[in-house]
Amino acid sequence: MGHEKDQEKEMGVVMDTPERTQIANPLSKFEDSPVFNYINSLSPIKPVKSVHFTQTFSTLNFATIPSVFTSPHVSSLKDSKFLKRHQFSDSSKPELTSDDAKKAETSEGNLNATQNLLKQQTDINSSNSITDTSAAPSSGCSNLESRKLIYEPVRLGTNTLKTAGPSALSVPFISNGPENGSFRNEPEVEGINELPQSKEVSTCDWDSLISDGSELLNFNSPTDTVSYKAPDQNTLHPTSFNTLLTNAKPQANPLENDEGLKGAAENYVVVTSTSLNKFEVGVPVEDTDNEGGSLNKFEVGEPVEDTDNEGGSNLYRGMRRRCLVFEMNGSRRKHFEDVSNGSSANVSESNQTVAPSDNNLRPSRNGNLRGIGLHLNSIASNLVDHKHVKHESSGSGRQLIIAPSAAYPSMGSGRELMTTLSDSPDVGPALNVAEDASKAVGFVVNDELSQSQTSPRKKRRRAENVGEAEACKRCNCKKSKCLKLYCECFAAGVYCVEPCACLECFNKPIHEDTVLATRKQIESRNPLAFAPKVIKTSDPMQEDESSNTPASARHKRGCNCKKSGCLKKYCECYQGGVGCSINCRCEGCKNTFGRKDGSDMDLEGNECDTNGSDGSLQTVFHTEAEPVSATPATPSRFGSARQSIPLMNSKGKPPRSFLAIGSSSNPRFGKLNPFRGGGGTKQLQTVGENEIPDVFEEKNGSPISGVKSCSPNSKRVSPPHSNSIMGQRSSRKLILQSIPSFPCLTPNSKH
DNA sequence: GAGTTTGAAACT
DNA sequence: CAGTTTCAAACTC
Repeated sequence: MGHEKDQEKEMGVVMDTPERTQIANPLSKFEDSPVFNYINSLSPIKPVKSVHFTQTFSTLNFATIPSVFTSPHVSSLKDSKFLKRHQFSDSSKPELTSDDAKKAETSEGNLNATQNLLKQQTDINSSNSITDTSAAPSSGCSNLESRKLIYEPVRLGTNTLKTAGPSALSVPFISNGPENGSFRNEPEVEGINELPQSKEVSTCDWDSLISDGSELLNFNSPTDTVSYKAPDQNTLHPTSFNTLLTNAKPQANPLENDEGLKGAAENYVVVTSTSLNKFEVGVPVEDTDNEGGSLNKFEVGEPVEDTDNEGGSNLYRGMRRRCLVFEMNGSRRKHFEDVSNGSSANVSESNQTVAPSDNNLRPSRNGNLRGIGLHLNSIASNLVDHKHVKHESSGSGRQLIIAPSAAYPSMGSGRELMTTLSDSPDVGPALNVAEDASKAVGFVVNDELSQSQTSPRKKRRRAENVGEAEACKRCNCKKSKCLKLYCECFAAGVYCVEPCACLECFNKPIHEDTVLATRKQIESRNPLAFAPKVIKTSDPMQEDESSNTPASARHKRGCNCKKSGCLKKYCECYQGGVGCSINCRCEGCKNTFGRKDGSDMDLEGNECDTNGSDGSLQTVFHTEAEPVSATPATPSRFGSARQSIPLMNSKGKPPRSFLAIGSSSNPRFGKLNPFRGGGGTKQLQTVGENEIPDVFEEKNGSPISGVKSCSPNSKRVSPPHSNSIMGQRSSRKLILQSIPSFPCLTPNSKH
């Protein structure tokens, strides 16, 4: 028992959450229970485990946890997820010893999370009549998948254990059955069962589980679960699932309904497979704060309790999702790095990595969103630039997108998100509208930028190297005062920030009036001056020629390259990852994305992949581009089409532009952005009524449409799978839009 | 890191 | 609209 107390102490101290302590107690009870003893007898490691477990747990996770609670829960989860993912990929360590307890917690958390998720999803689905299953579910699916991967790693991470298999959760249970795994599982189950008895919280969870079990089941069965499961099934092993069920049953206390347990187990399984449910539900929020994201375990357990307690108001959930998403992004970065580095990364490592990143991202705590935003942007850019990363990013992207999408699909959802965001300290003030949200994103971006302390060029290069950094890129204007289109920041409709190396910069909130005036002036000359340069055509029309490639997208005005052969970033077409078009006046065009003459497509695998694989990206771009696209000089091809989005790829900066465009909402920027006020409308009008309306309509015609900006992230966001789902698209768009706007808000503005 | 190249943006 | 200049990014060394 002494060790139990120790655990509790650790839990309590680190976590500060009563919940954890409660959980700890149940664990101790488990230990006392005959089953526990039996297990101990079976397993070589016994009492020590519990202690050890708590330690790792507390140490890694707890540090972060407290912050998490304070801040929106969402973020933490995300981080953990990311970590988990990486870890998962790493999957180097399977340590069972500490895992057992964790597993138990996780299982509980999963159940609760699943319930919450189910509720949320159901709510979302119901609320979002428009997006319906397509949007929410799809998003959910993607999230689930990614999360799922993460989820397991998380547990492992917390425990320091790493399951090699993707289906880690299920695997451990099954494989370990007799040994540690089984041991853990049983104790967990028992503990869970007992918990309700002993503790209110636990009981609540179980009750909710039981009562919700139907919901969960329903949820699963319905569109969401089914669709999700399919992809995830690979990871999940039916066998493992069964084992879980079987384990759960015997273990389940008579007090609690076996069915409830089964349901929970099923749910749990499903969740793991889908991963979304849990993560989305609650864990994320708190975790966001967690720097380390090591909380995996906590996430699991906490979320459950939290979710139960909360009752899972949709709004709250929505917040969590968002937060998670954002954080996930951040974690993602690190994860990417970690992954690239090698699977060896331990949970602790992942945590560490995550934490720093978060910190960096957020100078001020407010910035949960910031961190996220940055991540997203960076991610998107990364994706574009780094194809190899795509999958992961896409996965994360999905997650990111998904959460928002789910919320956004309907206006109501979108608003909820907004509200949730507002709830978050960081976002709070900025958000009134979707635009605000977008602004918040901008902040994030700015923060990242600010983070980079090196000279702009260095930063750039870093960013390029990293991928994320690119998003952070800023201008280096010397003479333009950042009030001309030469300035990337200004052109993107965003204020310059610290990372910028510009001189005599007027592109600051302080000079808002000047900026706005200048923008107006420029717009008067060219209404599309601030519109995305690359327009994408989703329409079949163009697809004829370039269907396979980015060719679907074209530069609004076309390039005028003479010497670069349209093979370097000097060429805006190439930079934008699109083929040259009739509009181009280039000489000796060799654009790999598509030549002016129409031979476009020699697409390099990369680019093509980008575009093609990025279907999601495209969608995102559409959103962004749409506003612009309307005008696009693009030839007939584009006519109907929605614009393509300016690809982030080229520079990684593109996100800015998107942001700027979409970001108009930003108070600062809003003014800046022509888009925003009259200007904003102007662009919209100019851009093409067609596209914009379509987009909005797709979105359900939700007012959200107001937000336009696309985030580079969006690419990631859109999961490959999601492509099939149209509904998601709309939601994505919304999400993306919101993201871009944030940058504008960023106080980080340089100078 | 400095210098060069390049092409868009701005100007005439 | 065309030509020139200015500018800053992209690129090279």
